[in-house]
Amino acid sequence: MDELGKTEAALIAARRENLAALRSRGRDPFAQRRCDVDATAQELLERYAFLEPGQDAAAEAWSLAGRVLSKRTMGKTVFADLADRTGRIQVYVRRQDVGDDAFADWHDLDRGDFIAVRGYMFRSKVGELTLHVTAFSPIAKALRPLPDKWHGLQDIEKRYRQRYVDFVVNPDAREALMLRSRLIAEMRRFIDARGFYEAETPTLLHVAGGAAARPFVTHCNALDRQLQLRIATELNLKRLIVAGMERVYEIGRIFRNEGIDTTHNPEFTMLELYAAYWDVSDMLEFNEALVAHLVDFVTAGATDLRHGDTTISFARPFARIEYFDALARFSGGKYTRARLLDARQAAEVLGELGLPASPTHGHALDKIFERIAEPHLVAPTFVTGYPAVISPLAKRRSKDGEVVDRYELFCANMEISNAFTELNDPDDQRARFEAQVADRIAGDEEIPEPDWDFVRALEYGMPPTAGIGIGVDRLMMLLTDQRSVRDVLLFPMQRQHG
RNA sequence: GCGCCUUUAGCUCAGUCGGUAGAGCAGCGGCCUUUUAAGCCGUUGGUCCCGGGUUCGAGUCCCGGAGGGCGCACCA
Repeated sequence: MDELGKTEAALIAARRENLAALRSRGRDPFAQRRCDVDATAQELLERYAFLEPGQDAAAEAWSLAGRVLSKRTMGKTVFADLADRTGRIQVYVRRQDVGDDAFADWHDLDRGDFIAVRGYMFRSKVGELTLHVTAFSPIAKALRPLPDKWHGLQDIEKRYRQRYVDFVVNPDAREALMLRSRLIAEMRRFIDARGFYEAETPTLLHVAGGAAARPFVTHCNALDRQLQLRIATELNLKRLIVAGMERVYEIGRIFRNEGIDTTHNPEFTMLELYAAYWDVSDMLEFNEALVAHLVDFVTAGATDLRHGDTTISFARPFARIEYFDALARFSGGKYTRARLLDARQAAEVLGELGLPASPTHGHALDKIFERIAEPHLVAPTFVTGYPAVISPLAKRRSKDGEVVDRYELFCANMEISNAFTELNDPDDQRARFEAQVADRIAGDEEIPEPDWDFVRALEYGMPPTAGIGIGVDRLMMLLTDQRSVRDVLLFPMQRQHG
């Protein structure tokens, strides 16, 4: 239990007195087990929208339950706002309707308490649809006071640390996360409808591979071995392609031991999806259809999405541009493919841009692209044809071995997805892992140890396959118009107090 | 990791030049049968983030620390 200030202690004591008063009259809120609910706030507001001020629908009684968000007592009547998962509805209680004893119970109800009510709908003189209460019972007590009813909870730190309070008083915050839930369900429906199997692969691994990132490390007592938390689901999902599942995906939690900021949380959600017999072009079509569908879903049929104070169009087709064309265009022709594909010249370019030296050629290319091209990629844009040196798991183009069949989708200056035709030649894969070992030794700590068993799996034969990874949290930021990844996460990572 | 900003009542915020810590809401008491951000009257409530220092005197100035926000760096 935390230490309480005197003011807060007094507020809690007052609520405990109210609890005791209710109990003394046989109205113990915590003795309640369940209650019948046959309507939600939203349903009633929609159903009775036709009522005129002063008019009622006394013939139809409804039961609902929720939390008291405010209480306005006026002598022998009380107005209160009741909130459930769908929204807020006003309720009205008269002493002459519920009787003296029950009316007295309202005195002991505090803002934040849960109640079950029964009554009928009417529209008040000032025009608000209201439930006229004929019976009610307290069903849970809030012992701690809720924040200011008008300003809500503004303290950003407290909002993330105490989401249970934030969501009660800041409905917008709760709704963004509830929308996220609906969007992920919709995403699953879209994928499932195309014949994919959802897989749940391990998060604890001996070697976390499939991406370039520092892993979290933990220890398994039973095995007395160090384990790592996964940084991608890629290698296991491709094992399932080898195994013959043909269409698999996972919407899973990924852990990367890296910085925390407005677009990075140490644990985040990634959709990875693999389809045998597709190539990167098939995947691009799928990707575009999926994103367009989700935009359609949130906007109820529109193609434009509000993003901060601008609008982004997701009308198909999205823009497409080749990786090296983008770099050339956004650098005014200065940074050509020939120059960037040469490791020494790429290092010089880093210097020209005032960026720190990179440990590897691939790292340098990433930094250059980030600086030169990303700031221009606001509208959804597929950047296609990535250099092989930064794509260790992708298949080379048949007519151009320095480039792989890969694209990334950018939007609002963020990378949203990454897809490629998967490398299925075990000998090529082994060679690329060996090259990565060299990069790792050269000082690129994000390069994982090679997963040699994955090469062994490929030796059993993997059909031609396309794969994609989508950063679900960033996609949710776009779809729910949030500036910070924390606002699309229920419980974002926070440093511990003390 | 570096820089800037920030932390005052349960909540939202003031606090001047260094001179006894304020308001609104919430709470408590009273009046009120269609109110609505907050009705009216009265009233309780403080580890000024923590620890040092300067000073007759620190919420205020200085140093150190903690949490948070933003930017940079890092990070697909």
